[in-house]
Amino acid sequence: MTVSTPSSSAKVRLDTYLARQGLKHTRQRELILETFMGQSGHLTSEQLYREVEKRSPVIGAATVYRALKLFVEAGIATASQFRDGVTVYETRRAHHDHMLCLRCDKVIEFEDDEIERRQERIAGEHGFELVRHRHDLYGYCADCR
Amino acid sequence: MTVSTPSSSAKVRLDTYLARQGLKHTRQRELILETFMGQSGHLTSEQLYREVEKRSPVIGAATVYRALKLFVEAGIATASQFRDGVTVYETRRAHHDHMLCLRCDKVIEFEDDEIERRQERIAGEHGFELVRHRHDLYGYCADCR
DNA sequence: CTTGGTGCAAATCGTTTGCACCGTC
DNA sequence: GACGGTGCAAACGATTTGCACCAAG
Repeated sequence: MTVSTPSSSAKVRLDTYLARQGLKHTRQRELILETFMGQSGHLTSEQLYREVEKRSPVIGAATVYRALKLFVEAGIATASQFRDGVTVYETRRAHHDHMLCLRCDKVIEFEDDEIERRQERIAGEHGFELVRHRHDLYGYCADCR
Repeated sequence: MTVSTPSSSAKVRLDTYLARQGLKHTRQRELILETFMGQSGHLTSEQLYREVEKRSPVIGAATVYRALKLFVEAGIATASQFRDGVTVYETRRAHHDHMLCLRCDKVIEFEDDEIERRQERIAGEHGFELVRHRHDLYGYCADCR
């Protein structure tokens, strides 16, 4: 899915996706997207809902949940589940992986080209077409160990 | 936590852990552990519950959930959340990572020493003490692409 | 004016918890 | 005996869904 047009902004990308799929552009989706892009870093569905609520109290939680799923389909966001049943979303702009402190829940981001490359290679060796991945390291951060 | 005694079997390891923590050895825990070790590969809490139920219908789901958490603490099992709110457990014997097919949900295991090594190094560079990790590749398997 | 979107509340679903009773240590 | 474990059912919390109404194409 999702043909990536590197230079297109999230908004354009969403519009394109909506148009292609015969879906509709709505105020809610635009507002939710704006709010989402505004919040840097990782974001829980519910955190985003609270932010959106501030700007427009009429928007319901279900709409935010639905929008977030849509963003993932449109390739604007990625979803991952860190802890028990909480889905964390983040913008797809720069890919990075995470180190999570088991004690203070701090999140440190990292990226490593060599790992990325090896992933591709391993996938290829198994005839697997790699779409996305998650790579989380759990342990204790410098402050907590 | 959990001092690893490589040669000890899961049962011994559990007993040791229970003894150290002043917890009790019960029939249920033993049966659940046996069933768990019997099932190779990945296992949902609920799948395990169903298996256990076959052998001993009186055991409740809560007991299985509680046992599984205990196994993780004891270092016998590892937990990860693949899809929405479903926790998947697996025996800790051999570490490996996963490729998950987005279409047929197939799980292919892989391991790569170089990636393991780089992880350690990256963690170290950030003063992070690595305890465990998860590395999942999502995409389409050879049969589904 | 047709079809998808929204808001609300009710429904799900996996998992957790409170409690009375039972089994280890 | 004392204290942890178990089973059951009720409680939970994040997410989903049914439905009547609204709005974009």
